[in-house]
Amino acid sequence: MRSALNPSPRPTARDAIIDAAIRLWSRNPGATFSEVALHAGVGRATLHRHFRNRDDLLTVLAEICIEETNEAVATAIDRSASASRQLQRMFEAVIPLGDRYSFLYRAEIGDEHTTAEYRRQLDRVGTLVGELKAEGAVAADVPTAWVVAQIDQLIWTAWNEVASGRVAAADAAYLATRTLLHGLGKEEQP
Amino acid sequence: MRSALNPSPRPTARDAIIDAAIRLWSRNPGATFSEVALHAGVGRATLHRHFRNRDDLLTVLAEICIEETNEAVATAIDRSASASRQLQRMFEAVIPLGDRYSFLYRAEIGDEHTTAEYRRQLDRVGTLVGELKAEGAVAADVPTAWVVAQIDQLIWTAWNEVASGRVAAADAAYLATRTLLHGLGKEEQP
DNA sequence: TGCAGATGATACGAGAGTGTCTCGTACGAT
DNA sequence: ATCGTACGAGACACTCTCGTATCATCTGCA
Repeated sequence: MRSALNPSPRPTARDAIIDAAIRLWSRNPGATFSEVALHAGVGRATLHRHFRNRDDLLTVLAEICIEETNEAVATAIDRSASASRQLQRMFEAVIPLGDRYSFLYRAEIGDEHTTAEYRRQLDRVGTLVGELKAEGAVAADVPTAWVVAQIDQLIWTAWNEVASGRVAAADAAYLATRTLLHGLGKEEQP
Repeated sequence: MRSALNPSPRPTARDAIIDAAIRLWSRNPGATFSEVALHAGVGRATLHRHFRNRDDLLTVLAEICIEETNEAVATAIDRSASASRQLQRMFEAVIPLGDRYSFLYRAEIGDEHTTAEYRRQLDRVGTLVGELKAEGAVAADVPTAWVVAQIDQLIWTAWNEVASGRVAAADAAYLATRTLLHGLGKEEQP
């Protein structure tokens, strides 16, 4: 369970808590602090030693999520590719993360820094949308806010459909891209 | 506050409660039973006289929502029109209801009858998707579940974008229909 | 006038969740 | 061996919410 060598300052309990919280809250967003401690194999007091509040823990999880998402996107994106290609790669990278972070979608994060970071993510998506428009992949007359909202929704919807088994995982990113760029109308030869 | 003539069996308190609950929970889904009573201008005891539980009240609201949605759709839909035209009219009818019932989207309704009714609504959407496919407005190779999920999401996303002022109310239904059927790619002459 | 039903105000107890504190223990470094 | 740190376990008080019970009041109606 534990790696012997760990360069980071505090290795064990904190990580176990974070892991348990993600697992547990993914299934039951209302789960108690005590339950989190239980699933982490940790005393409730210890949990409070690491995270003052439920909000505190939630905020840390949100930050981890944002960071992990940023990394996934950065790895997947190839700046030399077309914007629409980048879009699909972004979907491919991010949709699977829904499994871990779906509960954050409904959580209300009060922390300023976190919401600011989230806003920056959306801004970056907005930039991508701008490139899509410049490239002619997205019509210029559609409000950018609408496109961004669609991309955001598509990520969660795609993950949700995959998670419930109604859509194959391999198809999800393609369907999302297609839905956004071409809609679901009858395909003319692409 | 109270209208003198009221044909329905129980006119005043119950309606005030329902109204207050919708208003309040739309803004704050975690609002307390006491707060609902307060905003309804009603004693907390009275609230309990009309609705045993929070769940009880929530279930009633969900049923009202479903009923209201069904009515709106039934009024808007014109069976002689094309399926894609019906789709847009459905969007037009349902998106504004988001204002009142957005909180239900995140609520967990346990009641069997209500969830069954909700499922029937989704089934009806599924039927519409079938017609869209038959009509050639939607490609046959796209999973119906995916299309239904998209329609469901589009309703909430559209309402949300309108509510936050990022998209004009008049454009919402059009954008939703266009997004679903044609995507947001550059328009070929329609 | 007098009755019945609905209501408001209030109090009460139960239960859940939370935050804090203490105590004894295990482990590693010095 | 000793010290410091992190830990588990448990106790405790506090708050919040809920569901119920009680009682006085108000209203409409006979």
